[in-house]
Amino acid sequence: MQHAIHMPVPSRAIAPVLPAGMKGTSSVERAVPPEGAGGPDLLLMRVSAQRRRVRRGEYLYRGGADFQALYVVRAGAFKTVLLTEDGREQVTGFHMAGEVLGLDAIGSDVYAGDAVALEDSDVAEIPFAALEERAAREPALQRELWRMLASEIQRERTLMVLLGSMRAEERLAAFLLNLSQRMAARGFSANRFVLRMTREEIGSLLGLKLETVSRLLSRFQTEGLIMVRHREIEIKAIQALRAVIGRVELRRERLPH
Amino acid sequence: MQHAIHMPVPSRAIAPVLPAGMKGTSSVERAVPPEGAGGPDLLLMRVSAQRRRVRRGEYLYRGGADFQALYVVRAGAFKTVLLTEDGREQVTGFHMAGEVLGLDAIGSDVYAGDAVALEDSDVAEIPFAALEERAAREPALQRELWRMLASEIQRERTLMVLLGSMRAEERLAAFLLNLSQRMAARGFSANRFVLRMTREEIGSLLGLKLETVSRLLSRFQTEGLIMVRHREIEIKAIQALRAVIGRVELRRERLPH
DNA sequence: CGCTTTATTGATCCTCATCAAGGCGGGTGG
DNA sequence: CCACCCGCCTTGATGAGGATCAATAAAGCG
Repeated sequence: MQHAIHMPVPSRAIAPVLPAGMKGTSSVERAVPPEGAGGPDLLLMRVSAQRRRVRRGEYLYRGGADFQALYVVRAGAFKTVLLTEDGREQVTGFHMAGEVLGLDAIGSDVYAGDAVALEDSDVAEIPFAALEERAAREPALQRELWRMLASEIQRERTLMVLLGSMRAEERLAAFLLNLSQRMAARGFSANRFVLRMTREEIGSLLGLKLETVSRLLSRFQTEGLIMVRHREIEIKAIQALRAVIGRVELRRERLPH
Repeated sequence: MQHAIHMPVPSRAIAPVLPAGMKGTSSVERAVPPEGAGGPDLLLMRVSAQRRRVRRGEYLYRGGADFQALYVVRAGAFKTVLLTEDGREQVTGFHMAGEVLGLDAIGSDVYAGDAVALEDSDVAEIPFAALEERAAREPALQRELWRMLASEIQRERTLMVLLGSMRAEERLAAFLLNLSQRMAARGFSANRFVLRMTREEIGSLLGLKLETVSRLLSRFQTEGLIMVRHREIEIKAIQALRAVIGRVELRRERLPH
């Protein structure tokens, strides 16, 4: 195969559009991941990347639009949303500073869904044509791209199992732990962080209603697992939180028996 | 990117293993898709393919095993199962005659989960190394491979939305309609077919318990949507079955108060 | 044929959705 | 600057949709 994703045909630009009922705010003063924090950005950034600002509520890209670029979130946060024919919509992920967006176009020539900024954000736009060209000459970049693709698919599968086999409290615990782990991977605190999304958006990701999310957060707090005030979360007892779930990670290797 | 999936390193063969409590049977007399029926097999088959028989309950491949080959189901049926750390297991799909197996290794060098024969089956094994080599010279094959990959990802996403936003009756209706459509695409009847899997396996795919699946099938029958006798299904009112999906949203506008 | 697996159906329980009523906070306009 | 408004969150009450438990029936398999 020549390319892992698709040969992008440069055509129309994707204009950010404000969805009805949402207004952008002004200041962008989000924390930026510390230097040297892990992540794919280092390799990716070596390809010419253009900076782009997306304000709260604006689309970074829309489902069905030509796949032209990957994006590294430099500051802020996004959600990706899948749209169905019958008007159903489902959040498929949240993407924080340091993470990559656009991989949902894998295997297609268009983005699978919308990417919407949860707050005023800042991304590096990496034209895929250039990336692909460069990757052809640099095995390390090639491998990195491939690794990212794999983990995106892995992420979706984990979500599938979560939705298919976990109870509400397990889902939320898994969500919090996942967020914590990702924050840590980006150099932020694993124990204290701010939710960038609403309860409803969390619910959409987890297949729950917003009231259920709210109630469970309250319950986790009274049980001493977390502290929650509005969108600020502090994890107080990570082991207990883990114990809420019967682990969710997908098994990579199997025991011979 | 050089290959869309991974450079397979020919190493250990994947031995079929009988899971505890299941025993293989003998006869293979499944229907074979009629000549000329749609499907990727035609292109794929041009690569040297070896025939392999897998008996009911046996593994075609196991999760974590080296990705070495794709498989086209020639006769019979399979389920693919994802396994988690804590022993949770979830069916991720059913695969009938004419369909391709092994694509779950996308983005990785190992299969994501187990592929288990639901009945005595027959597959064409297509070593990926050879396939990849040939695809490099044949753009048509290249495109076909890519298309298959894309639809596999699409399939998983659809399942995600189903699990995240549909109610039990909608899930089952969607499942039956999907099966019907796939049977038709393979040249079988869209209205009458045989379920190759248990109620429990259907439930696992849909995030439901087996009793719920059974009850809903019974209800669909009394409502005249289908006829069901054991594993034989006849769809009696496909439009009504389609209408089951999304019934909830309509209900919303019903009661002004 | 006997045994095991699978399916149906009923009764009951419980999780989570739904409906409803404030409360908090941030942003905005007077 | 204050009052108001609107989006977001919390919390309660209620009930429905599925899960669970249980008993039986029917098939499939050896």
